[in-house]
Amino acid sequence: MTQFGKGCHLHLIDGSAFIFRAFHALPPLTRKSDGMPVGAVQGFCDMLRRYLDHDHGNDAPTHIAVIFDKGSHTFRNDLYDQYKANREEMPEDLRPQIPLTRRATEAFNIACKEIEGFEADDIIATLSCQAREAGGRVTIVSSDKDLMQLVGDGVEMFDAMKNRRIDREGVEEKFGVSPDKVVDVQALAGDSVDNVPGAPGIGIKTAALLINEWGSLEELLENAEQIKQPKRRQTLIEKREQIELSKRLVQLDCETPLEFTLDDLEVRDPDPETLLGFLSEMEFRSLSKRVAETLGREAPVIPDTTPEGANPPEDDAPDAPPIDPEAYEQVSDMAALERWIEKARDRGWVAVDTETTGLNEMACGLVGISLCIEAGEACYIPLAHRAAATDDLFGSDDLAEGQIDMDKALEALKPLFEDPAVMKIGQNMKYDAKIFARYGIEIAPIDDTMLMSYAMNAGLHGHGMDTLSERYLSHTPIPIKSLLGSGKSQITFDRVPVADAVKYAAEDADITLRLWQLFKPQLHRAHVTRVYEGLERPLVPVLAQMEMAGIKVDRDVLSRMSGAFNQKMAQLEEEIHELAGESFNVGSPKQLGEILFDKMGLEGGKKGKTGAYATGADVLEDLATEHDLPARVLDWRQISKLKSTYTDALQEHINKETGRVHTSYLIAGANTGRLASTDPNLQNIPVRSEEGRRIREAFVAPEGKTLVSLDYSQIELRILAHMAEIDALKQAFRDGQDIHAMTASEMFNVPMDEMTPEVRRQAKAINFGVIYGISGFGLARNLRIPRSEAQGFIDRYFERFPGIKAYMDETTAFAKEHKRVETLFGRVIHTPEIAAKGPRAGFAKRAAINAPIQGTAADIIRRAMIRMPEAIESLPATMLLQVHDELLFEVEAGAEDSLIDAARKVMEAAAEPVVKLDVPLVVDAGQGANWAAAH
DNA sequence: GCTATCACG
DNA sequence: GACGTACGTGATAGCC
Repeated sequence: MTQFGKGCHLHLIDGSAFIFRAFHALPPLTRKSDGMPVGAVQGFCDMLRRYLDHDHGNDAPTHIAVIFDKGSHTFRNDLYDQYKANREEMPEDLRPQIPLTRRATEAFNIACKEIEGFEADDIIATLSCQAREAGGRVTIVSSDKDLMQLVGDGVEMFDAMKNRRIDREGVEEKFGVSPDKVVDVQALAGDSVDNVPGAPGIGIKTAALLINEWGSLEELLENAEQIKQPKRRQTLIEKREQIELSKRLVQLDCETPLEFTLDDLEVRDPDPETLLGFLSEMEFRSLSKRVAETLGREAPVIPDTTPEGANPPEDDAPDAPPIDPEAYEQVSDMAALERWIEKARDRGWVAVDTETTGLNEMACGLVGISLCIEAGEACYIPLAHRAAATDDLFGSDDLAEGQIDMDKALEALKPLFEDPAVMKIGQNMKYDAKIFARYGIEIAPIDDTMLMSYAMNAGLHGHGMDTLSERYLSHTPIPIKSLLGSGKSQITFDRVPVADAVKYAAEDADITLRLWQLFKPQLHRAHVTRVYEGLERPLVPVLAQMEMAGIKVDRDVLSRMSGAFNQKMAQLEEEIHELAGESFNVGSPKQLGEILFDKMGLEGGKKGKTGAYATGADVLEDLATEHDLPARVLDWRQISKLKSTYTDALQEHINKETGRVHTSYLIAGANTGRLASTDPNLQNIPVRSEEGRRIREAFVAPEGKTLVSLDYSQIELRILAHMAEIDALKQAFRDGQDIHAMTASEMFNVPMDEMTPEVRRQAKAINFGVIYGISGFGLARNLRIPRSEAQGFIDRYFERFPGIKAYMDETTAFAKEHKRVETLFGRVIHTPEIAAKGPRAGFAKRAAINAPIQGTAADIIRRAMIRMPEAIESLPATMLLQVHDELLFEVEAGAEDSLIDAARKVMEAAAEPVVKLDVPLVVDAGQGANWAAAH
């Protein structure tokens, strides 16, 4: 044992910097056997190995340690609550890897040090000071400029990336002052990364100039009055306090209380068994081979070897026992629950599923929770099952035996569900997250097998658990109907006998875990990791919040409208019956068809495949020019629709407790990446007709608040202009021109100032037609013109904008070759039907043309929504609804303009930085007491 | 449970 | 030469 002193050389590795560099520099990697993300761990180990093997010459370490941060709150947060406040959240795939890097360090037999509530930098500073005082030398392995103040008197830094030592000269090069003056410069210049304010308008260059002129920050501030430049003088005088605070923030603490000494850090050889054991547990094949070579050992055999670089097999299913519902455990006491929680913590992940009394997360009760950690080993924790009925039909209100008290169970589970180091895996996690939120648990981090499937398989099949289980695990889960029954005699889950519930519920968690282990490594290979992690998963908490917020709906407004509609319908019905000469059900297309075409003998009756006459709006509109009856039916239908679907149904959806309507968004509902809204659908509230639009008056802001709506202007056409690279369109958007008028002008050679509304209308129809995969027939029907004329328009359009034709051809060719198309953000939409013959081919082709455009627009608003909570954090505003290209907010009166500024900024910049669009994104805003006024 | 119809982007 | 079409959704009513 060597006493640390002269001749000793301490190397201090900045562990966090190593991890982040490893995480960001390397592609995501998951452990093959179970899907655990381990890319950063591998990178970390490799960097450690390379550092130890590196020939350090005269600078070889006699003592070494890896220093980590611990805890997010330090004394600097007490000095300044905004310190490091702009730090991005740690990526969710990185969190579970942090404890593994600690284990890796220990496996290399290197001292691994951290102290709760202290930054690694302060520990490094303290150790450096101690080592220097003892007469030894120090190498700090980091390129972090915050550590540069420590350089000098035997302390140097080493940039492992550039393989370069940083000494006094290196620091002076960077800061323009000697190391002991670095904090003074930093105090003035501030640091945007750590959110240190500094002096506004003064950067490193100016700061160095000032410090060198006055000798120190204190001298400078004392003599600030004498500064010649007025702006600079004013800043230094006015911001003095802020500058002094900044100095305290950047000054490292050499007095950190340590529970170890320098002697504890002496270099030790690794124990080959431990190190190789760890590496093979992580399944790092090439790394363990390399390390084994250095150690002169046999490389450990890692089962299920896939040669690196070779194509992995199609089937990734880890060897797992068959699914056996009899094998699941019922958790009936706290001791058993604690065991499961402990196991989940050890493992770093757990599949979770909740059972409830209904499907409405806002109004149902929690009945039980199932967990699964290893395939085949799952449990169910019954919490609110009712005791079996003894005599009556309605069952008992008493709780069944053998259940843990719900509050106690949730109290025990909360730390696990909120533990950043434990991944919570679910199928449709938004549902479970909303349930837990009602019980005060913010579940995170999460993975969602439904969303993984959606990212990889959109267009191929659905993403419900039953579909996925049958498709990927060849297993049909126990149908919920077998427990609940169906129809009138259907019971709620709390009435299901606990023993049956265990099998069903635990099986769901088991299946979810197995799907996760299968999907996780596939994401990267399918090149959709970024889509999943950036566009699907982060939307879960955002949508959960929006759905829970709901929107206030005025029942009286709806009720009055329903009454008025009722009267109007009765009146129309009477007129229709009179015109028909008999009484019939106006709402029955079959009966209506017979009246119109058989009894009245009108022309143009066409029977569809079911043998019934078509009576759609387009048919009736044609007939309406000659007869009153079809015109009245059209009126009747419009009102009937508004009443049944909106003014009546919406009232049923007003939540008793909140007085608001809470929709539910399907993240994986639409193939293109769009959301879908259900129960109720708030994405199709009428707006186009005057009468329909009045329904929006029932969507209101509460007293003292305002509804604010922001919507993207022409987003799909802008995306088309960018993707198809149409210069004329791009320029028109940049110039803020009327795009439909401009199209008309180009096509029909009409000068812009002579444009008629009719010509513009036709050009608009063509522009939209292009987005949908235009056809002569479709355009003809839409514009009600002969097909030949429509085809003429299209021909002229393609002649004028050959790029559009080229884009459409290229997209179809791509789809044919790859059986998929992609958005600008890498979202994949599969198009298996593209190879079909017959009419289906036409459908598939148009869908393939539309999907990248619609999907890119969907990606953009998703990005905006994901960034929105942080952007409006400081405002008294809530995001309530999304309607494809519109976001609706509720905001306290007075803050409307601040909200519009903040939200517009996020929306207009939502494509960046991944995609730089050639056209600007423009967002229009409106506000008012109700949705009609805000739109 | 399927089909027709119609509300939205 | 015929096929039969605008893209993406969800809710409701009628009907079998």
